[in-house]
Amino acid sequence: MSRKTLTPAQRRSEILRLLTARQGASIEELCEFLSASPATIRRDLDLLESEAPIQRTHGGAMMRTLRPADQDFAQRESLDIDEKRAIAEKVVSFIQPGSTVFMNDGSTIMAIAHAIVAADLEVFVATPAVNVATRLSAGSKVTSCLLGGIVRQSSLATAGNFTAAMAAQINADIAIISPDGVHAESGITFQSGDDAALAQRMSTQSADTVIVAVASKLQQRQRINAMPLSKKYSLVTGAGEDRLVGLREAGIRVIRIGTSG
Amino acid sequence: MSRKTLTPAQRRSEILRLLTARQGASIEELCEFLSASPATIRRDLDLLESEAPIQRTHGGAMMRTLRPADQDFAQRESLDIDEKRAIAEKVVSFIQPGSTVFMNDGSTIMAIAHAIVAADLEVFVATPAVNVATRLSAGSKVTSCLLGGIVRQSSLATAGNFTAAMAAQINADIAIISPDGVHAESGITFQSGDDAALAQRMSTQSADTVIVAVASKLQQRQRINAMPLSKKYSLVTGAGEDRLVGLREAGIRVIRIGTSG
DNA sequence: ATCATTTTGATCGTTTTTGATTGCTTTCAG
DNA sequence: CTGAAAGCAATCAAAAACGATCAAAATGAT
Repeated sequence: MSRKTLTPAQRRSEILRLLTARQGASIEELCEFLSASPATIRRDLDLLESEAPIQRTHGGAMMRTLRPADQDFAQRESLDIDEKRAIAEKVVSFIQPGSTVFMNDGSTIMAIAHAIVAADLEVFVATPAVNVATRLSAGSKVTSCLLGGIVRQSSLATAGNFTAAMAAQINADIAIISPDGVHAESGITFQSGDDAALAQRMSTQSADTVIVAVASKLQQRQRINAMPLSKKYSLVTGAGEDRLVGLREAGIRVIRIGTSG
Repeated sequence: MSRKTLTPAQRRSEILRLLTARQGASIEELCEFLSASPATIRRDLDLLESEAPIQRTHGGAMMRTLRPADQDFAQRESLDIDEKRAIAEKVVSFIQPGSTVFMNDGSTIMAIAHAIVAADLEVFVATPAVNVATRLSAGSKVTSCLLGGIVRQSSLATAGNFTAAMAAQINADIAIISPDGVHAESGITFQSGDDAALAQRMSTQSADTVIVAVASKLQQRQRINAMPLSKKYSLVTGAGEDRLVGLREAGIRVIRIGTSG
């Protein structure tokens, strides 16, 4: 693909495409992908910043968030970004084209949304996360179904009875769930009862359930238990073995992925 | 394939075909493919630029594709901005604190969302518009309820059976509806059947119904009829009397607001 | 075949683009 | 708080692309 030498305009267009697909990228990544020098990429980004909705950052650039309200949200997104991306790529490989997918919300789920768009998968996705749903519906083959309900400003997702009731009407092939904590004794846990109930419902109405969690979520026990650790679930994480003690034994199938590029 | 010599016209046509197929190409590539010299290709591109949707760039040419999504959306938001603001302020004065409000989607509705936040109203708002729901939930007293459903990327709103079913569960004090067209004979009309059905539902499940429309929507008849013009509805618009002919007579209560400060 | 016209490819001076170099600033770990 | 490391802007020379010009080649009409 990136064999030939592109014209400057094509390169800039490609940068824009990459930034949109992944919400952001480092200069290093762009250099490698477009086989250009950092100086050139920097010049391109400077130029694009003035005529496209992107924002230069240290070491790269990201899509300009429409509203300043999303500021700290974007910050959270960049935490453990490499691990989340690695998890996302793995999870996407589990998704069959044409299937129906449940996803809850969170920055790891958002990373999966980006990966789905990048992979150009044709799927039906139901989610309570506003940002995930809009991301998926923007110029992709995904049919994105937003579960209705009360919008919580903290997470940009819906919650409550409406959300659960609507989820109850949908049957899926796979549920992808990012919990707040994974604990050897308590299993999959959440901070909010609504989130826990929704996760439970999504899981029972899907043929398969995949739990995704960055290392820092493991061995954490939050307020509400949603599901026990069971052989029916797969846990995809980038954590090292030291953070996994007791989890396998408690019954869950663990899929570790390497975070180093 | 590798014809000996093409006529100039054939060559230009071929260039256009290549550019369309690949979205853009470098002069070097075109030279090789069409076995012509750079000078010739350049002349061709110069000529084509004036009579085809292509754009010359350094080193080649690209298809001239107007950015589809974000540009025209942002553009629409700033269209008739003064009238929309004036309408919004008027409409907000109708909303009782503590009441339940239905709103559909559109840039006029978005203006109303801004006004509600500015007025610091404490209300419950149900809407299919993602941007409206998130705007309302961000740091305000509003409880914002997003109607679930399939996300349409064009309007950033949900639509379909899920949306209607969820709206059917909610009873409101006031429905604020921005239609695609208001016509003396056909009444309130929409481009999409889903939108029309939702508007209908919102209206019947509310004690009051307010139609908002900028001047350019008046006297327009779109594909689908939603509701007739009735005394039960109020139309808030900034249009002059010339655009209102026949509407009052058809039965709707018209509230004109001045657009000048 | 001859002449006028168009098209083409080459040349050359100018402009744009590019990647390396050089100090300066930001970031982050200790 | 300090120092190393990474990122950055500025500068510069080489390379690539450009536009203009012109003569050769192709085309078409007489």
